[in-house]
Amino acid sequence: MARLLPSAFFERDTVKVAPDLLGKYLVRLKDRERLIGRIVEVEAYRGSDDPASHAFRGLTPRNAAMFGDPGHAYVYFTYGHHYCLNVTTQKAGTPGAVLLRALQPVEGINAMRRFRPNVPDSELTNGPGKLTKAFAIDKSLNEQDMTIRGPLFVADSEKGDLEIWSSPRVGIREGLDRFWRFYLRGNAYVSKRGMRERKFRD
DNA sequence: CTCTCGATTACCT
DNA sequence: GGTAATCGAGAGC
Repeated sequence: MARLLPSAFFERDTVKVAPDLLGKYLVRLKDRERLIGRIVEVEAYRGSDDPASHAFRGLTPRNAAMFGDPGHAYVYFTYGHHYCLNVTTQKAGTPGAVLLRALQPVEGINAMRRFRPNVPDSELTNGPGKLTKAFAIDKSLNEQDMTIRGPLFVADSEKGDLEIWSSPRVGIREGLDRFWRFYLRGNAYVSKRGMRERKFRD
């Protein structure tokens, strides 16, 4: 299998890491099954300069992972229903995380169907709360090191030309002037097409 | 302790 | 298009 992304990949500016994660692979090992999804949509969240970030007002028990080592999982529960998965960025002490908003199923789709019964394949992983359900990710994986071959990690991809677009982040009220959502435009698993989208790079 | 509201989703009209 | 579901983190007193 492809090599892991090292800690140094994540120990950079969150807004740089986020688009670089597009096309990479999220790998989940659970009960002898392997689930793999290609990352097609992400958002960057920083710290005291980012009013939309959980870390904006400093360290709390919930957001502690954002202040920890880079390349670890930050999993939180929201709306009384859903878990969201982030990968942490920046060196310990500097908060940052990239929210994984959508994946393209690559391997283990039967397991994903089992974890998310009665939904069409096109909707298994096209949203942050959907992909955690399809990949059996909950708070027990919070702070998991995703740079080692454990239950949850990120694998590199071959270099390829990706058409990356950006837009304001989804579901927030502040920070809408920042184009910190990044996605592979045209990919069928992107959660929604952004209004005000801009081409980011090829 | 109490209150508000959310980095969402599914289902309704 | 609209909104109920459902819980806990975080803020304020």
